[in-house]
Amino acid sequence: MANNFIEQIIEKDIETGKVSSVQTRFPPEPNGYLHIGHAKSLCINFGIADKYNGKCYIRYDDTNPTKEDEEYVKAIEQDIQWLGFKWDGIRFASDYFDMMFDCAVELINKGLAFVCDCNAEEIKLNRGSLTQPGIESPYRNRSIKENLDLFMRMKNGEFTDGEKTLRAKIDMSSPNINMRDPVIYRVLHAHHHNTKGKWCIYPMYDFAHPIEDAVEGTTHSICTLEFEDHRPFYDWVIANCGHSHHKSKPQQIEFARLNITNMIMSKRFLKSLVNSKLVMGWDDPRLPTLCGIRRRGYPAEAIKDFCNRIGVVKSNSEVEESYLQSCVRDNLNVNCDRVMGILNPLKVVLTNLDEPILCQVENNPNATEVTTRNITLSKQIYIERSDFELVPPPKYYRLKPDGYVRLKGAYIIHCDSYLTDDKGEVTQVNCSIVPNSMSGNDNSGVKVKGVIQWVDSNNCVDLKVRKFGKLLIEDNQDLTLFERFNPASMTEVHGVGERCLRDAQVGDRFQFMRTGYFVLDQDSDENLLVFNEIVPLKDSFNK
RNA sequence: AGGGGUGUAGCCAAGCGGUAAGGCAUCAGACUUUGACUCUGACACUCGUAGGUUCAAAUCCUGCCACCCCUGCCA
Repeated sequence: MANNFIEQIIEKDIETGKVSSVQTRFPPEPNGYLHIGHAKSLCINFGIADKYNGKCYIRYDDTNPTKEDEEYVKAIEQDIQWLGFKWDGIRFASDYFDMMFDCAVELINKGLAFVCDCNAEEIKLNRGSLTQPGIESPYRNRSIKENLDLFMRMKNGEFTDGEKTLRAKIDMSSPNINMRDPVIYRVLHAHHHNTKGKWCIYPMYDFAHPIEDAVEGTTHSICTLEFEDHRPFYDWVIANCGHSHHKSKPQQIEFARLNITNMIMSKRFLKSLVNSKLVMGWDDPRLPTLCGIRRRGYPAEAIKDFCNRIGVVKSNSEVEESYLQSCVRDNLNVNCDRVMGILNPLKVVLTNLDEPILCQVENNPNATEVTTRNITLSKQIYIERSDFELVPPPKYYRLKPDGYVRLKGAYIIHCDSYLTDDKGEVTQVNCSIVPNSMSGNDNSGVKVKGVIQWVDSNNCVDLKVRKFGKLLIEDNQDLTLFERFNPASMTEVHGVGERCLRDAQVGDRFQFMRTGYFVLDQDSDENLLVFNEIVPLKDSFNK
């Protein structure tokens, strides 16, 4: 059963025998890091290959050497691997440069391409406008022989960058500007990450892409909406050259790219943040890059779940961030062990507890197999500062003067007194344990509504916890994205956690009970564990 | 009269001539030793809009409106 309009097209193509097997490709330009928008494309392309027993290649669209780099090639593969997609092969557009050159020669020989001496400005001028047709290049009617000679000399490095181009000869009065004799090859004396110094002319995307698809056997070439206007030229290239190399007659299908509120996918913007050191790198947990999201602690499975749940359509939309977070929580809820962590500690002294005792708590009540661990409770513990209020709001179930609360997995305690500093800030709460109220063995007769987390001060580890807010400041809409960067988008607090956290590995995720989900960051060392907040728990009280 | 797309709830989205799925968010309530999770209920008499065709229209036709994309030797 088809899940979306692309799958409907594919199923029809299979049914009618238009294709016998399905092949897709994921075609990034290696000029930056992948972000969550790419995850959607990855899910569509690899998802289709998987569903219809077809193939999916990674293909780097590396036709512009001035922007591309090996660094990105490696990073892209890592990210795809992290998401768990298995590719059937890796290709580079640059692997086909020889063949593309032949295709261009073929077009010249058919009278369908010509070498143009116009510079960029002249081409732009003669292209016409949205409402006015363009003017034909004065070089449009050169002889095939002259074109062949000139193109060869372009290849041989006889011209400087921009001096000449090869253009398709189509229709300067087409209402579709992409058909107004588009440039298909340009002179570019640049080092290429793959072909090194071999070429000084490079094909344009619009010319290269359909050839790549056809020679690889791609049946369905899936891209984003802004390429809809390019489709006629895509079809033109496939119809007019390279037939002896074609393995398929691919069709281009466009879908709407992913937008998420408060997430900026713009490569230029991300690059500027990284280069300016305003963020920690491409993998900063605030960024929508896949490596950033990974460091933030979002599970790969949750990302894929999200992509599958938002659907694939042709209408532009913006998904609320809460949808993504909901997918992340769904995953973490069943997969994360619970642990107690205190982000803003308040000292509590249990006046009637002299010897430490052992408490047993569940690691994850929602796991398929529930396991437990032992933790100690001794005279001095920490609780969350917000779990004690001198003047509690209505329906406050937590600790208050002369009030009761249960320590998770341990005793009910009663607040007997508290100490404050000169500013009236509470510095210590003195409590007594209610006898016979131990968790699971309570015959004290005391009923409490509130249960709070706690950490034994004699058996804990120090934590540095990062929380993340909006990357951009909301007002000042007239400023550039870069200028709107919110320096408060990352905040740090120092807290304490259960000692077992000492055994965690970088990337391990936990639920800090009643607080949120957290992941151990690579910046941790023996003395200090650094955690990133993945997503907070929902809170129907403090909302 | 430039061309190409798209309009279904606060957000995403099914629907393909037979009388508006589902999810997120929100709001109630139940359960709860996480104010989490889970569960239950509420949430579009109407599909951008105005006409038309039809026994029957979100689905077909026509006009209008709104939004997005296109004038790189970027992808």
